[in-house]
Amino acid sequence: MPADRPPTRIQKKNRAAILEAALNVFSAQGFRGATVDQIASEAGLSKPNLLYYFPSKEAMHNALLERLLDTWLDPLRELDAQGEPLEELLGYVQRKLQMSRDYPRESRLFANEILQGAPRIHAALTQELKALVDEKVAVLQGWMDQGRIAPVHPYHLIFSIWSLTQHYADFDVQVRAVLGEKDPFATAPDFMETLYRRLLTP
Amino acid sequence: MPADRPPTRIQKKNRAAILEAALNVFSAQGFRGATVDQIASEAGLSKPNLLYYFPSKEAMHNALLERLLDTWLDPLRELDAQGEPLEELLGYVQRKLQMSRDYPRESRLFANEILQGAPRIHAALTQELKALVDEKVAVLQGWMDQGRIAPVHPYHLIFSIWSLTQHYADFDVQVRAVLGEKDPFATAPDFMETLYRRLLTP
DNA sequence: TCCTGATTTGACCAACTGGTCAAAGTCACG
DNA sequence: CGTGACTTTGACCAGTTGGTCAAATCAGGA
Repeated sequence: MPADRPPTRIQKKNRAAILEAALNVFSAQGFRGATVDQIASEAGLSKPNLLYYFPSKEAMHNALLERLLDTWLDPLRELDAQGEPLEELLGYVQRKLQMSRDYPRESRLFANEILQGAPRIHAALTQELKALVDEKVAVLQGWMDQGRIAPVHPYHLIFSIWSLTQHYADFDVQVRAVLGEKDPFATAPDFMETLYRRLLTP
Repeated sequence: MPADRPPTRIQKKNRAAILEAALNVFSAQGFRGATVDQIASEAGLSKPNLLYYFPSKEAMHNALLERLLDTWLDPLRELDAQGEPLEELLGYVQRKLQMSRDYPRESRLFANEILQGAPRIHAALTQELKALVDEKVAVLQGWMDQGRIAPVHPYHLIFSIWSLTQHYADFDVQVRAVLGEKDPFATAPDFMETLYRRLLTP
């Protein structure tokens, strides 16, 4: 484990390579299913070398989760209380859908963690996540009270956006099995737009 | 491994206990995360005793998945081409939501399997599942063509029902972290009804 | 070029895990 | 109540896995 002086060029490169490989393996196999050897070979390093950069398998996992949570909440943070309500919401939906398309591994890593009961990020869920959602729900409720979007249960509205969009990353295999050759992401944005427009237009 | 004559009283009891325990453990930890010892102690039996009834850990998992897929598709099978379109669809949504409430372990077992790329049930997805969905999509398309429900992409419509309803089982921890004390299932049915009524009313 | 700290690795270990097996115990029925 | 089939288990094994360590190698500034 290198000293705590500024990271060297090699440290930066290897740490990044390890996290990249770890993301591949953890998102595909889950925490217990992943082995340090797998991650090592995926990263092109030896196992002891990995453990020189991260003190344990769990440390790699934690590093990924930590980085993830922020990224994951960004699209919601961008929801602007000053904007046009319906457009803001539709924008949020599309941003979230894009994340499923562009970062499916991150989505699956997160899904794996939640499925197992979120042992490592439960605190973050009840604190940062809940706080952010509560804040944005207040905005939504305001819009509904003003009649600018149709009234619906605001928490379930947000859950619905999460589940619908993440479904295309997390259940990718199933979606593709049913759809055959067709690309889900070609038609999904349009469906989402229709759905939320009809649901929320006052 | 008992002979293939009709199962004895003890066999029935123990096999059921094992599958029940295995469902608990697999759904909470995933296949790789679960250990035979865990399942054994949960079932109140010794490990060699488990392996007397099932030849391997994988056999227990397979037995669960096999039983699951049928149950899982039942709500969709019940969708009746002769019924009143909107009511049929709303009924399907509510049945699926009830399954998430009443069988969260099964939902998580399924989610785990799909997340890992469905290694064990991929064939079933592209065959039975796809066939059933294709059939029901034809029914939906018919209703849309007749103007009896609003036109939307029928496959995405079905995906949306799956993801929305299963979300409450698979992401239970997250939902409860955000909602606090409140019971998600108290308000979810009403939200779903509103959503699909607005989406599908012509 | 030399030196010091950073990096890499082969060999190894202890714990865990899925699975085996022979022997012991139990059940049900003639 | 005896007997053959069914059930249970303690002891064990081999493969895997996370992690350690001392020794070897490398990078770059003086």
